[in-house]
Amino acid sequence: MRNKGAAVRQRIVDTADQLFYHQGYENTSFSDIADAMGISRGNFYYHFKSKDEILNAVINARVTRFTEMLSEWDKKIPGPKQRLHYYIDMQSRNQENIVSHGCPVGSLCTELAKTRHSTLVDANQMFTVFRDWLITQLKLLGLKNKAKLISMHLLARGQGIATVSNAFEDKEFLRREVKQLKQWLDVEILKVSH
Amino acid sequence: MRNKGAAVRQRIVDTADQLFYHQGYENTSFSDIADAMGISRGNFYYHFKSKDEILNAVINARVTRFTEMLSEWDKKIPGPKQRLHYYIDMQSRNQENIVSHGCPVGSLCTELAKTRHSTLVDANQMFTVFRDWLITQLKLLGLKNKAKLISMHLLARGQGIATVSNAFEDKEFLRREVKQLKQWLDVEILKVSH
DNA sequence: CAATATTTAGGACAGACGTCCTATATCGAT
DNA sequence: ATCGATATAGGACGTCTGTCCTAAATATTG
Repeated sequence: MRNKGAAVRQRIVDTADQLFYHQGYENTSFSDIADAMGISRGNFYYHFKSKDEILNAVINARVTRFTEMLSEWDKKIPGPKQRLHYYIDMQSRNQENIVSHGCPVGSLCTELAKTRHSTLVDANQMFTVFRDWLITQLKLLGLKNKAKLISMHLLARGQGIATVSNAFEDKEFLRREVKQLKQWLDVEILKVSH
Repeated sequence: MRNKGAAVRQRIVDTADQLFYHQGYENTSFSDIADAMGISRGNFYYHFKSKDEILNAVINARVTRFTEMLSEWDKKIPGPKQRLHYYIDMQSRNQENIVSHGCPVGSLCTELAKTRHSTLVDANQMFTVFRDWLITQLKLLGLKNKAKLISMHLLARGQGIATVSNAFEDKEFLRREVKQLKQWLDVEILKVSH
């Protein structure tokens, strides 16, 4: 019966993941998760000892998911420049969600910085996954010294786009900024070949 | 006795303002505010009918404060370019707070987008105050058509810097990005004079 | 000083929360 | 079919929340 338990555990994490994104961590109760799943509230503590443990599981699940996603990109997208463009375009592809709920990574870190400062270190690993992958792509393009700086810059630009387009519920702003950011990156890439 | 009541009301708003910034809105209770002020919890409802009303008062207080601050800048700083630099440098001046608690405007909007979607429209007026002021400064520099786009871009860049430097608790990143943003703006300004 | 209006303190209230407990149900293996 | 292990349901618990009420204190006015 181990399979059943693991499957339910996974469903809890998936449901919590989505609810944390849509409503925030503190504002999501066990009842919310239980109702969304159709299981009993009290039964949670068979799978998780505390709400903190669910948060940790959600963060780990996201880190795993992002890592696998980037690994897929490495396979299906031929060059580092195209991969970086595909990364920046992620915001366009998810524009509906971002305009409605912000960036799942950034908004969670922002919340935890206020309410659960001790778990912020775990949460920003979600950022680190993307940053390390960006550094790899940038180094492949010959941006040896600037790779780290540019990777952090790209994270920040993405966060700015998400926060403002979310606050103003402005999809057009998001698309405009995504386009501009890709152009900026192309210029940075061009600089290195001279 | 009207004065006494208004003074206490102001103290409530000021205390709530700071606590909402440090802990978030939902995570700040009446008890938190009361304890910080040394007044009775039940007494709040003489000054405010609900917690939502306090939130509204805090947002309005911030809008007023920002408006007055920008008006001061107009007086004491000679040219629009220097004013824009001073705006961008605001993040450096407040780096301790931003690294610890994020941007007061952006983090509140991010929270309300998840929990109080109806009040987001009020909250993003805090952004609008800065945006309109930025447009004015940019137009003074002759950036007629691009003024609105650049103002939004500056807001987003600021939000990105705040979110990432907060998530990583990284003051150096903040300073680096602030410097870079000022350089970018100078280039944009230069473009127009040719 | 007396009378009135304003302000405060403190607790009551119902509901929601995270946590925990226990009886029951469901499964795999014998 | 029986048994031990695994999983579930449902409710009890203490605490905290926003809200509301009322008696007391304080200030203002006549």
